[in-house]
Amino acid sequence: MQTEKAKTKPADDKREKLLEAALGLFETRGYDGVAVPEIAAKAGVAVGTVYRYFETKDALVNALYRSLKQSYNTAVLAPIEPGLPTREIFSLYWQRMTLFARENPRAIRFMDLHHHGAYLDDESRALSKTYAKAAESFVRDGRRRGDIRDLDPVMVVALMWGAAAGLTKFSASGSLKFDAHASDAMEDALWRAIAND
Amino acid sequence: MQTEKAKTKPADDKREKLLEAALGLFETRGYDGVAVPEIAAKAGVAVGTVYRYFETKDALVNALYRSLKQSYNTAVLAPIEPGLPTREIFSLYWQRMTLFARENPRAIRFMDLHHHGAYLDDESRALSKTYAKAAESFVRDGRRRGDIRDLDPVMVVALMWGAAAGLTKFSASGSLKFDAHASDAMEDALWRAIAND
DNA sequence: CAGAAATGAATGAACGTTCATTCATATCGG
DNA sequence: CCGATATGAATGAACGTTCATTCATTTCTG
Repeated sequence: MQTEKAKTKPADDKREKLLEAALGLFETRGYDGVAVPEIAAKAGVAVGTVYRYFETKDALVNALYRSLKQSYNTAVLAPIEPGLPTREIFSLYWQRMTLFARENPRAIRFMDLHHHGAYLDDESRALSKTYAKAAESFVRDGRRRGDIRDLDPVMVVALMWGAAAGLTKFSASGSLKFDAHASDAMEDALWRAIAND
Repeated sequence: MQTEKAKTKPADDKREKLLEAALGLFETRGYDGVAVPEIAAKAGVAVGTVYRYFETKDALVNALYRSLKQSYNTAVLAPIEPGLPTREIFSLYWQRMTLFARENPRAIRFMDLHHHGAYLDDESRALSKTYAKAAESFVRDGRRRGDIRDLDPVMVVALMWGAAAGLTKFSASGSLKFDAHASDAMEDALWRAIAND
């Protein structure tokens, strides 16, 4: 039904334009700080059109959250060649995280700001669980092999997400350049933080 | 005029009750997610009373932000005995941060959520600057002495605040116990992340 | 020209803010 | 001491505005 052919099918895809506009607004001001008519204006459509594509404002944020979290999960949790050493698996995960963060800083800020919103539905929340589970199993495996120190997996997730989100936010405020070099320097620091020896 | 004698002077200090109620509400739902009448209700006063103590809703958040950030700065940036080795200065700062975070988790979440709010005035923002300056000078000194690796001070701040805020948030969601042991484990990890050798 | 898509004025609920009114307490005159 | 008077903290109904949402109408499209 959706995205069947690429031939100017849905005119100019207002749904996509609405999600894009919503991201640009929600990312800095949050769900309650943005009015629906403003989203419509930024997307270049009338207010009523918003409700042709989304049942409610809640449905719109959830669709946006799901879309971004889905992309993020797909990018970061892509299959990893079996048998790789822990250090290289770590590097791969971190590279994927920061590549995504540098290409989609607004997505990172939006997710960081809305992770705990009461308007998120069960399906949106489920995507966060998927990510947490994957992260925890990486830490558990690394510990089993003796490569990672005796740390609570949740602490490692807190450290890594905090670092990536922090770099993204400080980069947005201009006090830091979040380039490949910064990413590598942080990878080095983070690995020292969690590695044995 | 205020706090002259301890004799039931300001009745039950409604200003304090309003700030306390506002913290409990803003901390999870953010500035735009909370209505003034709701704050009044939680504080046990009438709506109009809010405006006897604060000119606007904006003034209320700013007063709250200033009060919390002030407490935080005072606790963390207290004078440090001169001549202490970098490792011990680091430990002291981290201990102060996590002690404050564990005693005032709502303050941490509130600050983390409102740091970049457009409603914050210059005086509120100035308090963030004070903190950033202190953190940067610690990193610079440590680097000069050769104890800290060649890292952007902003990256160290991102790492440390991210870790403390992350622990606070995951602790609130029940997936982690933010006790003295967790704090010590994280201190160890963070020091490995930034230390030379 | 028929059906789908898009529009934006209209709607009622909820928002931040105001202010006429109340009333417990303080001050005073005798 | 006591009744009269003055005070200002506290109240909550009411105000204008803005919000999310609806829907009668117009504009596209095949």
